[in-house]
Amino acid sequence: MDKPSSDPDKTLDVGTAADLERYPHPFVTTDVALLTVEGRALKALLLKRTDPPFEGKWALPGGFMNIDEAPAAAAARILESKVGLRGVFVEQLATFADPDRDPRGRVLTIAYLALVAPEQLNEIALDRSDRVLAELEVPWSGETGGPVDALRSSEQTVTGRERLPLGFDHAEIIGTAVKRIRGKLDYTPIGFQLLPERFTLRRLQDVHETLLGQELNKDSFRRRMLASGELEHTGEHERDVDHRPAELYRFVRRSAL
Amino acid sequence: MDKPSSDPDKTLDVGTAADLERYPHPFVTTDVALLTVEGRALKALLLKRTDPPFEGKWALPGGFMNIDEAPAAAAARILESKVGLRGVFVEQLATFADPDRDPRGRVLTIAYLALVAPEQLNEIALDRSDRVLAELEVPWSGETGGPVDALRSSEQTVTGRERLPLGFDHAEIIGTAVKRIRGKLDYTPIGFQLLPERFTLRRLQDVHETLLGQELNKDSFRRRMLASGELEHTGEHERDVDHRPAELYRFVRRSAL
DNA sequence: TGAATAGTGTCTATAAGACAATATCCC
DNA sequence: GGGATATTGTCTTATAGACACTATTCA
Repeated sequence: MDKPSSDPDKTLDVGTAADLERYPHPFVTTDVALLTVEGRALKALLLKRTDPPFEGKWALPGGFMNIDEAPAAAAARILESKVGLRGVFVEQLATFADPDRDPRGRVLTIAYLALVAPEQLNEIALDRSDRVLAELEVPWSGETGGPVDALRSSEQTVTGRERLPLGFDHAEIIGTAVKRIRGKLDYTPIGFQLLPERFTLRRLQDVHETLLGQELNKDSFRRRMLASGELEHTGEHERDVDHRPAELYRFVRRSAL
Repeated sequence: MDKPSSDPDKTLDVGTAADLERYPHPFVTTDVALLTVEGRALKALLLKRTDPPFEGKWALPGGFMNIDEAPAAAAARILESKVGLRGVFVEQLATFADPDRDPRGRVLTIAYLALVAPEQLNEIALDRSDRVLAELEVPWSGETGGPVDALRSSEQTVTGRERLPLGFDHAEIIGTAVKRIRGKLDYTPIGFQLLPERFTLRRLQDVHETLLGQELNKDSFRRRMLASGELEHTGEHERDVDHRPAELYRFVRRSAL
């Protein structure tokens, strides 16, 4: 018998590495949905594909996972080699493994969610033609879920903006990332991953509102944040604003849940 | 060049199926954390392994994903062939891919969370020596996370119960499942997946309390559930209880979030 | 001084917790 | 009737939303 039986009840009867090799098995990549919030826009970093498949389309930074590499390490490696970022927040999002998602064959991807403050992103080159910080258009509210659209950010927001075609199932992956971050926002101080070390309450609220896609009550947002024990006064204030400067806060680790 | 370069920047330069085959790639399995709540105990279905690796230890129902099969379909297939269950709630949990998690080689698993009412589980044979509905002991509170212990359920809960040794990283997978379901419980009517079609409010609260590992205020739980619009009166009441019988309710799909 | 936003204080509305009173079953 | 739990109603407390008022900066 050259090939193993496909009897479902037998699929675990594999005790040795030699047994394993008889099974055809998928290829595994890692894709990173790197999100940021800039002004009032939710954005994702996209790279232009220079090779098949989906040549010329836009895609998340990604690549094949090495055979001796943990997937989180692969995500960090890809983020550093393709984007030039390290030390940012990264967590596993979901695995996308539709049999037809890659025309080359069976390639599944372990998708990761990464968050970064726009200030940190400005340190990497964004003026290259093969790299774009795309604005996301989320066509659903709350945590409904579904694919999102990527638009080229532009100064003249009046006219219709260019829609960037996405390769693979990356529109769905980014949509899952948005859904995930919306869900975490309710019970986790995840917003500070999108901010510099010191920030104003107004900016924190902007981040929350942009991520959630809805306005929040200013008074209760302030009270809730200050009462959470997650924020720490710095005593410093913002500068060069044409109004009363707001105090800068810093996130602190909570002692207990 | 027989093997492809492992230069990270080159890992996406694979345009054809032939290119792909040059890369060593992991094997992919699916494991299903099938949870239920019985009485005041959170339980998971475990199977005794009859072959290496981890022969004799206990593990989640799982198996290799077929090359042309979506992972959710693999999870459903495994649930039916190994446990005899179909039509239960199943959702993707996370992918566990530590390079050393399987002594046979690089085998990653796409783990799924499945929920079922204990009544439905009673229809399958649980008196087999290679199958057990293990009680879970969660050594952390809230959504801290971490591995959990599996104990053999027994009538005499007074004495120390037998701890079931788990193979692979399945203690961690089950822990992730518990963490996930605790998180969902706050904003999703997930509890009804662990109940028969009709149930009393007391039983619903028991499910919530068992999953969360903490007691809940009865009054506000009732009010919250009834105000959520997720419950529907049936007009019927429970029978054969030695106290005033409670009304039976039914879950309804919410019209909007 | 005026525009703009920060920050404080207070009132009201809503939700959560506590608890008393009554209802309904089995024994 | 007694025991047990369901169900309803009311009171108290905590939190969220609304809004008025003061504070501080720059132009």
